[in-house]
Amino acid sequence: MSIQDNNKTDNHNPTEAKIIEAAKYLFIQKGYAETSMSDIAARAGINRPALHYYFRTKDKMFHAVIGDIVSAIIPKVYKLLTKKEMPIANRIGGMIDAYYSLFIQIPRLPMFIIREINRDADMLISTIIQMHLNVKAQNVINCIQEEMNCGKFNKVPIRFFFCSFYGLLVTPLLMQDVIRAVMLEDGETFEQMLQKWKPYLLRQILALLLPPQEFVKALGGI
Amino acid sequence: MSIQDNNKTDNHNPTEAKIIEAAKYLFIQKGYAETSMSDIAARAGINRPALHYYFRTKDKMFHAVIGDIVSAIIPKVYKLLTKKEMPIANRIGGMIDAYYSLFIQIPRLPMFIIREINRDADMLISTIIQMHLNVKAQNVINCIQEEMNCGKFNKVPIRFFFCSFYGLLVTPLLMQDVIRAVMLEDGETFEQMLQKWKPYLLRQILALLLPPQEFVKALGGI
DNA sequence: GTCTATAACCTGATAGAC
DNA sequence: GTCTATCAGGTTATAGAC
Repeated sequence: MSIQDNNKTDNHNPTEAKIIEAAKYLFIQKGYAETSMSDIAARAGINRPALHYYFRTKDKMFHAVIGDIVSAIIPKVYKLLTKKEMPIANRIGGMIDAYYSLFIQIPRLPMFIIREINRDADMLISTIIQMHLNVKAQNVINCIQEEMNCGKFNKVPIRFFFCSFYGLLVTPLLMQDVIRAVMLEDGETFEQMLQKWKPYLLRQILALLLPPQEFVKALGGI
Repeated sequence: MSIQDNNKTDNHNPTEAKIIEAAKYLFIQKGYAETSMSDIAARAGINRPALHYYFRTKDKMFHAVIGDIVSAIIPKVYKLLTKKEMPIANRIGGMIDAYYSLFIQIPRLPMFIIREINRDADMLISTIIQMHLNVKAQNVINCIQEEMNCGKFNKVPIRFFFCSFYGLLVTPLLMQDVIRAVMLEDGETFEQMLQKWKPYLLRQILALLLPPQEFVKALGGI
């Protein structure tokens, strides 16, 4: 697990770190509702009252965890998309790779985000605003919009770019249990299937962003 | 709600029908874990023990509900995709419309399916098999594969077609709370946004399925 | 068939000893 | 700081009266 240790929680205390780690794992795996404080305590190797000493309520604990998780995601895109000297197919390809490496470590992360958005979208949005991640997100948006204004991209509303990119990126992970059960070839692993998916994903994003002639040209490079 | 009344549950008893309806609504809205038997009883206008008379356990009740829901979905595609005289763009467009009309009635249906697949994929898969929906699904698959064999479509593995189609179709609904909060234009409704999304969705599916030249030709018709 | 009453359990949370 | 003991509240489920 250990999504990345760029977190701002006081890891000075080893018990606290153990708790956060256990909570992070269980919340992602089973969601807020189906994770009990007892589960977390058991996994962290302590007992319930000790949990409540560190994080007074279940809700406060969840907030401590969600910050860590969200902050691990947006920076991944940020660096890659803003490298303007690279051809677009390579840049988007790089973004996919960055997300893939995260998702292979934590396959249920997309599911977690979607589930908790559904449970309490305002909470997640306000967390993102508090962490000033919306500033970075705005930079990403500007970067794409610039390419649209100079005519290299179709003028696609940015929200539809997000729907496309994230939809195509995370759908195999949202359906992973079904895919693992009935859609893998003999001996194929889920990770191998994800790698085969990548060119199709890229193809469709380019079909959205590029004018027809440019799209056909770019197909050679995939 | 009333997803469609092609269900096989004994609706002879009006109380039982009321219960199913209430349970269907709440399970879809909040999911299995966060829906209590008391909630269902309250919404159906009876009390808890009466619930347990009709459906001995919460689990049995959920199974009764899931059958109704799943059976409302696959037939929608089935009829449309097999009309071979229609041009492909129109057929897929029709499928999108069919799903849209379902999702506008029940916007949290995709979320529900994804959430419960994650909770217990085997249960959902075995339900589908029990209902013989896999036979209809196989027909849909054959229909697509036929067009690939005769060279009208690219030879895209069928699982990737599903990832594309359902990913692009349901992502706006999975993100609906975020979209409603920060991605709508002034005065725009979520339904209007969905309609604007449709041509982009279609464009990307065609980019996947059609050879480059055919794709460029088809773009005129969108 | 539908209700009242109640069992048995698990949840999050707190008080207080060490 | 971390434990034991305990609380109040909500959960599914059942037994038995009507």
